[in-house]
Amino acid sequence: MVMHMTKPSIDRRVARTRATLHQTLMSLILKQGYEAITIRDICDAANVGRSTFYAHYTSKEDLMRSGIENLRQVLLDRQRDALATPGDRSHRSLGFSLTLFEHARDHIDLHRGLVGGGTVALGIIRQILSDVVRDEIAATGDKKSSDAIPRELVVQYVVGAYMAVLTWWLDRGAKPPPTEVDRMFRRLATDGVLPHLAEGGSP
Amino acid sequence: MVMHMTKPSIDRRVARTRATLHQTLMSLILKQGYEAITIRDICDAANVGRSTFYAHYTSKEDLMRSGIENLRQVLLDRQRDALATPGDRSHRSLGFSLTLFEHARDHIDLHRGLVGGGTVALGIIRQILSDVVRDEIAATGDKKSSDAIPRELVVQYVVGAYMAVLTWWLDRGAKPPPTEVDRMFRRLATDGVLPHLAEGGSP
DNA sequence: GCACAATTGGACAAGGTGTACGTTAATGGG
DNA sequence: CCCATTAACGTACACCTTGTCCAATTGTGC
Repeated sequence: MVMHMTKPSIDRRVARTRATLHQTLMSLILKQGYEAITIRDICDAANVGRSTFYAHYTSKEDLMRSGIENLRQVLLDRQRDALATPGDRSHRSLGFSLTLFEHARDHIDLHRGLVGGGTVALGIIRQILSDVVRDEIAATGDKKSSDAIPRELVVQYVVGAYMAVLTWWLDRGAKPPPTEVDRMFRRLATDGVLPHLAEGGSP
Repeated sequence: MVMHMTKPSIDRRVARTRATLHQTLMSLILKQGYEAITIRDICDAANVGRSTFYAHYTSKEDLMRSGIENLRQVLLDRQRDALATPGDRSHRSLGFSLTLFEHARDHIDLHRGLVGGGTVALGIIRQILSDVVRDEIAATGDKKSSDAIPRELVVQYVVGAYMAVLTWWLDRGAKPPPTEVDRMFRRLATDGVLPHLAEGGSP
């Protein structure tokens, strides 16, 4: 109801400060790694008073968290749009995959910073992805786990595998186009890994 | 059985100190989480002088690293034994899975500490697991990736998925027996996740 | 233009880090 | 059993980061 809460004409200074801090954090992560960064480093590199930092965030983790929360909205919106569109992508299982790869391609530096963003970032991203996948599973089919595999285990399995593929892709400069790496991930997830391990097929 | 190579009469004091530090680190991880631990905390809890700590390790990460390297040997030995035995486990794809689940069951606190051991521990474990899986893939079959999926991507996919399942299992107290969670992981990996998403099978 | 909010820079205490060194105590070879 | 060796101790030190406070300055929005 009260839409005026988040944006009742935000002071340009705070917007500028926060944006600068986010950008600086990401670039510093790429330069020296997340753990090695101090709040001093961020403020120095961003030309922002240290007092100002504490006026906006309580810690390095808080800054990182805030940056990721922005991302969450973007992803949820994109997924909502994709689900609303009766196109080919909506009713495809693992539909989140291509959407995410495309978003990563459009913001490579951001995503590279995120996957290198230490325990905090990876934990939050895992959380966000888990929510997305859980929703998608619930929407795609209401069949309960056929045998005895808990649904949450399937979610964690998919998320873990996906984040590994995403990291692999980003670490190699995101060379293959999103459509291709998406196809590879989907194949591994749906057909299983056996065809890519041994010729034998099913023993 | 007494490997005289690596231990040409190690002073009992250093053995005791190092073991105590490792144990203390693990217990502290379970209590307050890896990131929140200071070297002071470790020394106080272990009743070890802070100077002594620096006589053995250079940092918290160094201590963690050293503990994991011990684990690497244990795992490699176990895998070597498993491969040498012509039993049912050796020529099964993803054969590392059950071995690891069993080892985790036998050292639950250790493994819980490791998966909660921050970026350092997770990175090293991922490295170790990648090596194991890579070797296993190379040994299981020498078929090159059928279509266009790089072998290293398959490795990362499997490792990411496995670590997610292992974490899920440990976080729930490792209730299901290793054989069962191993069966679930193998099913997801070989049959794919589709049977557990929707009834439709292949669209 | 003016009131107000944001930013700044400095100062401060508290606490962690690494290193150095003299002292104490345990170890293991002779 | 004794003693040289070596580890462990603890204290002290300089350095850095953190988080908080405040007065002064600068930029915004109305």
